[in-house]
Amino acid sequence: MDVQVIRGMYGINRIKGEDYKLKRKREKLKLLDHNENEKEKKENIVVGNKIESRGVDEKLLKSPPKSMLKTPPKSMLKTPPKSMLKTPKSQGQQYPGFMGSHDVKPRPPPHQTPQDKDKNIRIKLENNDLWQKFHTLGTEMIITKTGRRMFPIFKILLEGLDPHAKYILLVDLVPIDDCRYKYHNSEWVVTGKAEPHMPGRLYIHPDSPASGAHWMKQSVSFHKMKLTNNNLDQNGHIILNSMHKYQPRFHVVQANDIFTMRWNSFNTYSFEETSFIAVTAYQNEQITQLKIDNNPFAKGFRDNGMGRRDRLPHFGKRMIGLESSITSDSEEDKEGDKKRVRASVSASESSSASIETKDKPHTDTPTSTYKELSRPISNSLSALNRMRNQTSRNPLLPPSCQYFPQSSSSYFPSPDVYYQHAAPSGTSVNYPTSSLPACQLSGQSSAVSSSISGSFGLTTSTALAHTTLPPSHTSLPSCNYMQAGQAYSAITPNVMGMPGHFQ
Amino acid sequence: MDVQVIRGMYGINRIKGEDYKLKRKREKLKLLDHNENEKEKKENIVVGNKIESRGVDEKLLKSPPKSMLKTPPKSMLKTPPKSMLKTPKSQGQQYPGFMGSHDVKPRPPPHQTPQDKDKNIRIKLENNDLWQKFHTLGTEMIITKTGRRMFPIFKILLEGLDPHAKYILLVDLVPIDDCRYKYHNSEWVVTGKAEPHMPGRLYIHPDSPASGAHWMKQSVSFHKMKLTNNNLDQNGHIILNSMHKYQPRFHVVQANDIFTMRWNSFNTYSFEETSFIAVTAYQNEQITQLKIDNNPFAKGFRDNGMGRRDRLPHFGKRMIGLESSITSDSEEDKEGDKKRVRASVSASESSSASIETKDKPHTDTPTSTYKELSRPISNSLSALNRMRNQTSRNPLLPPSCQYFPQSSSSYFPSPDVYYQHAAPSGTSVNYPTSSLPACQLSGQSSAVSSSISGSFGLTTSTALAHTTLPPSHTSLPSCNYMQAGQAYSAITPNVMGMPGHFQ
DNA sequence: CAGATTATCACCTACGTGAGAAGT
DNA sequence: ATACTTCTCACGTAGGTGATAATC
Repeated sequence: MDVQVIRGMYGINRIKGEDYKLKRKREKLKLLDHNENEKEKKENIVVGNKIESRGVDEKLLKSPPKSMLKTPPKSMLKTPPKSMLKTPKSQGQQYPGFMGSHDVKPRPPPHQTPQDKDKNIRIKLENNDLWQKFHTLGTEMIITKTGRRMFPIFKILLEGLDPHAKYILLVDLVPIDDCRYKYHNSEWVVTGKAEPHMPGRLYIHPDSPASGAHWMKQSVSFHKMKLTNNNLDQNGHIILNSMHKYQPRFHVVQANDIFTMRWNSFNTYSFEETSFIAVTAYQNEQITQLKIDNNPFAKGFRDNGMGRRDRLPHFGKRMIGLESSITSDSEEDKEGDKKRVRASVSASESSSASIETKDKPHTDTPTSTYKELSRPISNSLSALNRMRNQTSRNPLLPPSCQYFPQSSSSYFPSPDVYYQHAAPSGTSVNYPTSSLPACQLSGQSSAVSSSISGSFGLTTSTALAHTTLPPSHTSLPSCNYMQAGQAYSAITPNVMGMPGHFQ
Repeated sequence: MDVQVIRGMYGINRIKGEDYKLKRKREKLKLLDHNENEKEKKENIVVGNKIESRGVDEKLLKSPPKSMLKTPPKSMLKTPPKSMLKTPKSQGQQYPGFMGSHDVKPRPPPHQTPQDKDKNIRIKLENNDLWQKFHTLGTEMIITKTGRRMFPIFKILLEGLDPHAKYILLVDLVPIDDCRYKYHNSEWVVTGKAEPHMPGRLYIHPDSPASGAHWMKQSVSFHKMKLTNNNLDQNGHIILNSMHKYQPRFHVVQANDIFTMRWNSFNTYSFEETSFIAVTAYQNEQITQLKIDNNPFAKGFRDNGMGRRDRLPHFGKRMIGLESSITSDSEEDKEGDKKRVRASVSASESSSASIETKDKPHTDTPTSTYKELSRPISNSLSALNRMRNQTSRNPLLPPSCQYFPQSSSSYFPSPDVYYQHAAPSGTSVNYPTSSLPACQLSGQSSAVSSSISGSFGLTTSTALAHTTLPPSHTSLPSCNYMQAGQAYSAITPNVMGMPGHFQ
């Protein structure tokens, strides 16, 4: 029946503009009041290798995938947020006592294993409520040849670092399974075995290395990271395959610079709600709408309430000559169409600042603009092995890929450490590095130098506050602490960022 | 007679818009063909403590000040550039063999003194031809409460660094004399003694510390530095007094980080043509026009040839209620006024890249856009004493200030080192630090950490090429090598950039 | 044909710039 | 009235965003 209504999204070329727009508009009305429920926040806190998930309904996290994706979008979007919240909390700050408070006593992590690299580190996904919204629908991330940023932005709150020690913070993306997907009849289905994963580049936060005090001062934002589908990318962006699922991982390494960084001292974490499918065009319209509603750069696509006529139609200029007049003549259409809103746009929010790079907005939903600079570090590194992930990790995407268990041995040649909070680093966990492509460092564009933040030896006011936490539930991790063990091998410079490669 | 035509510039409030515009337009026609003479470049190269000035007419540098500022602008602008050029050179690159060439043998600097901190360092002001144009007219720099960038941009080419050592690069601004000026009858005249100079902040290049290879890879741009007249500035901008003259100084310090930076190992240079008067509004219209013609951000004020009507008049919204309708109604004025030029704007130039911060254009005249990131470093440092400058240093601004010699003792408590290429660092050069305000570190906005560029140990292709140079002329220095001696005292952190000071 | 990718566009954010009006 | 200083604005640059049409 409605199987034919929108066959994937590629009906675009046939189901033309207006129909599609109306459809999205209808759905948007439903989405809107959902988006208003912004203030109730879940909190997922990690202490050492422990995972603390607060306010998330356990059942929801474990079971919903298939059913949620199959149910018509509208019916399901109205309920989950409220019901998911066990602890309303209603604190002004997401994580009270986390940033800048002095008076909360440290509490020893409830579960320590000798393998922990740094058991005192506690992290939190800053904007996890927004991530959760996307995750519920099945997050998609656009990848382009020139590189596209992620949205929502990957932002981490850190605690428990040594304020005076220096750390390097990085993110990489690992395949979730070994399947290729397609979006069929409004759901993601497996279509085959995955393409080979390109050498997994690392995105090193531009401030790295910086002191623990620096990293804990405010959340650490990775908004400048870009994803590309260009296997030959020379800009240091992270290379992904379209229609494949990925999981961002966050690494904390205490090191004074890249060369002294020891791969076996990685503290690695991941958040389920940040998993996504890489796409070259959005498939799920609800995802599109969620992006439009929350990404400030996409404001131009929001219906601002009323009276505002839609944005001009435009015509790709690829038509080879005839009728190109439409493009060049369409200028007079824009009369007083500008500056309609202006005032009400970017005010009101000035709470959580984030460590990174002045420049661009990098705001998720309600996030303040703040000031900071960043530096380039596209550079050489290497030979990092990916770790194996268990199947069906993302509870909200169907674990329908059958390829992983059988065929993944060459990609995931080692015992699972995923969902395992501390892998015995000195024991049997072993990641042969020979057959794996070297991991390249991913930095922005053309920089050559690494960036090292001086620690200044300042005792900042951000004094390692620890709040008391509920006992951990290893069964419902939103954040996973992963131990790299010997997964990462020698450091070998690669050609990325060498002089002359970029201009 | 024409004394009254434009009394300074503050006739603006009386000699209203149109008259002023017409006047500027007339002058612009004269200025235009002057601006076309872009390709003939002078070269000022510094080797160790030696200054090499090529292609600059000696007389012109020594004498012109008063007379040039008094002559009507038009008559003088057409001649100087051509006549100043002794060595047309006409090389594609400003400094052949400087960037990225391997085959030029190092030549020992012709004059070495034991006091040299690093006699191998050679620097060059990249865009000195543009600076010279401004300097000829008497450069003005706008300062505002929120901070304003400099234009032209201070850009330095470096040579002779140890590729593997780390260096910190900084800029500060020192008062040229102890006078306050005003612009009267189209010339700058002294009106009194200078205001006290605020604690002289340092602008540390965001890439600092970085390897010598990094700094030599391309020119080092300080375009992000901002000037302010707000004595209470909390953003780390450099604080200046309006209507006072300043001289930028460039410092190279070999150090792994800010704390190991030794103040007595500064290699300090300055270029006469970069001196300027700080103003809150432009006084000399020729300066205004030169800025408009060369600063890409001011393109909106250029006459693009023909047919284009002037930009809309606008009305400051400070009027307290009545008639504010003009502002909000003026939207329909803008019809098809957009995207007139579009294509011809930013193409064509892709020669000299510059080390700094992707983000914004930071192009002077013909400079390529390039890619690089930067990082924030507003931070603490301090207790740096300014060095004394000789009077009447800027040959193109009248040395009419009488205050300097008598009253400057507290500001310039030490023997001159300016115009002196190497001060005897271990000898009698002594800069008492007690009575002087601490020098604060100037960084962009809110950052807390210092930034350290890893050296990577890479031997880059920028292999310290030295070209053969004519013998130095200490009598006509465009660049001055300054030895700090013991001018810089202990490093004491200040409050700038401490957590909580900025949000 | 259907699926997937790409180039181009209008429209944003962010911010640098001098003009002009208003404040001091 | 004069000599500045400050605020707001139109108009640039640079670049992120999804829509769309064309292409692969």
